[in-house]
Amino acid sequence: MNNTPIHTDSHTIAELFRSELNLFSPAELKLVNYLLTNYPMSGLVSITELSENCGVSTPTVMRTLKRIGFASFTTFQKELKEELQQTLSDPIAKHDRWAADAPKEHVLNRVADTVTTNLRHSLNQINHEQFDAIIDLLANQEHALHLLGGRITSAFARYLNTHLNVIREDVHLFPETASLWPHHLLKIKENDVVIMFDVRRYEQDLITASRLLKARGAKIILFTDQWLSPVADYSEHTLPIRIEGKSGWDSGVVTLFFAESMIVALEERLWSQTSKRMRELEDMFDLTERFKKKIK
Amino acid sequence: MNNTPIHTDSHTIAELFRSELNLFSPAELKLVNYLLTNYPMSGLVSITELSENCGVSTPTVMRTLKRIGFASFTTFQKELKEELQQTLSDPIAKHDRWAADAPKEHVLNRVADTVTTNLRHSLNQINHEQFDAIIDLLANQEHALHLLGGRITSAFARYLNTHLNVIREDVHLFPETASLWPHHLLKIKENDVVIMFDVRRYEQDLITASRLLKARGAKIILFTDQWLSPVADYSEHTLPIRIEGKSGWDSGVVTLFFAESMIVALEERLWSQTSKRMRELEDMFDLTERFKKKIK
DNA sequence: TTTAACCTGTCAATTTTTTTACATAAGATA
DNA sequence: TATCTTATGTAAAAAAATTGACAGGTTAAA
Repeated sequence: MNNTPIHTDSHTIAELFRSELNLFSPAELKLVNYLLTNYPMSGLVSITELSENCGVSTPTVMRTLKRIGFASFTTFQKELKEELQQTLSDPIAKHDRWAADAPKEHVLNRVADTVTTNLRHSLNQINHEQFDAIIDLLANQEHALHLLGGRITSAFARYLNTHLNVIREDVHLFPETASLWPHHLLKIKENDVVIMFDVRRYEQDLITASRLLKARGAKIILFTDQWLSPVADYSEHTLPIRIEGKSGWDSGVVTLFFAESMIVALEERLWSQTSKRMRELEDMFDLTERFKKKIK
Repeated sequence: MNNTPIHTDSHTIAELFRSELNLFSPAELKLVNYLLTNYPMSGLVSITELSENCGVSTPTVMRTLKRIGFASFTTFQKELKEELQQTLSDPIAKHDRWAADAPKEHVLNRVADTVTTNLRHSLNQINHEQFDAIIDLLANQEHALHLLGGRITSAFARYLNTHLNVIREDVHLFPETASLWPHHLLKIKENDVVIMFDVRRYEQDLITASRLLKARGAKIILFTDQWLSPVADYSEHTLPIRIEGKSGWDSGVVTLFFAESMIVALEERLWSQTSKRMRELEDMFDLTERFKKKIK
């Protein structure tokens, strides 16, 4: 069926074995056959177990692997794992390119790749029940809601603030400058909820604030990265979001994704109330003529 | 064909960890978090390597696994391998949903769907050569760069401002309130570049500002939605971004995606200069001790 | 402040795995 | 047949991994 190999070298370890089948002696063939039929899991056990599984001695396994180019059993297994890693993180469903007219290496394609990978990882890491519990907290309007972010993440706090203010009452954004935070802290009562953003590098002011918040009995919902901000020690709920870009930069897109998911979830939960607030807001805007009139 | 679930309790090991997150102490959380982030490959190395990878001791790994019900590290690894075996023999089911442990209708899965659809559409609509031309404009530091957004999108202007200020000089954010914009307009010279955000509902203030900007000879780069803001009439480059959420809400995630792609592209273009600025910034932060020291 | 409980790491004992050295057997060649 | 080569296993040494005992440190409670 497949008559032309695309690459002569550098393919899977399985192919390497298959292409050199005539190299092996009978006992070695027994091993290779076993490896190939239960590929790749068969190679992930100890050399002892592997040799038992296919009825040869451990030195035979060693010799076979050396013959085909691996320095030791250990290096063989390591390469096998890397290959498996590849397979797992590069599922077939993945789109070849996102921006079809741009080359694969174009920045738009690279960033799209990174972002979707981050999204996938983050969603695998975050428990949806925990997410729902957060929405429960936010939906309870007996307690005020406050938003706080760091140097980079304060933009997200703002974004969330704008939307949450439409959805429910009693939503407050911390002031821009940290020196004003103490004043704001005074307003916070026990069981108030604070949504906080802190990604690396973790900021001293935020850590201090979180300690004070905890002391006042506020509940912190923390957006952080996979390495967990120290604020996590004081938070009620922690969302560890994968923010890593390949070449050093950190991406905020997935963070915004979760913020937005919260907005959607909360809006659905409080819809009857929200729709009323939205209508009022529309009326307000009409009066101030801040927005362009609809064309139709 | 197969209508009965094979195991009713067939939780993956990942789910087991996620469901018992409150059980763990800080060091144990570090481990669990690492395991989940690089799941499942992270668990396929020796206990020694695993402990080194996430910065805890081997006994901590043991205790964590025992606490959650595994008799030993060895049994944990064996079960993990069996699970992986399963996954490998059933590869398609994997990316049906984004958050694998949540039902398809869960808000996280719906928003993830919407966002990726929007991303795909937007990337098909936007010419990558135009994107590159925008980067050319931004890379030219003879002219100042200004940022301006609306009620909701000002958060993006802010985010972009924070990052662009690290990358190049002469980057300025418009003030918060529209009444102060005239003052800021005075500072803008011919051929200065203005990045502007305007999505529906289009704001009167922004339209006015864009007319004035054009009159002063400034070049506008416009982030807008698929229905195009009236500002597009005055802009040099327009990025029509698909922002539509299924049930009425508008998503900002893809907008941020393009903003971030700009940051990455520009950073790469100006890297020698940027890296210098970043180092200086780091030194500055060290002096002010604003950030938590690296734990090392 | 003291005490107790708990967290977490170091270190060492024990077990397992990996690797090497060597021996035996089978078959080929002279 | 004698000898050499190749194939393969046994067993022991070396390396590494797993596990348990213990102790310093930290936090919470009295």
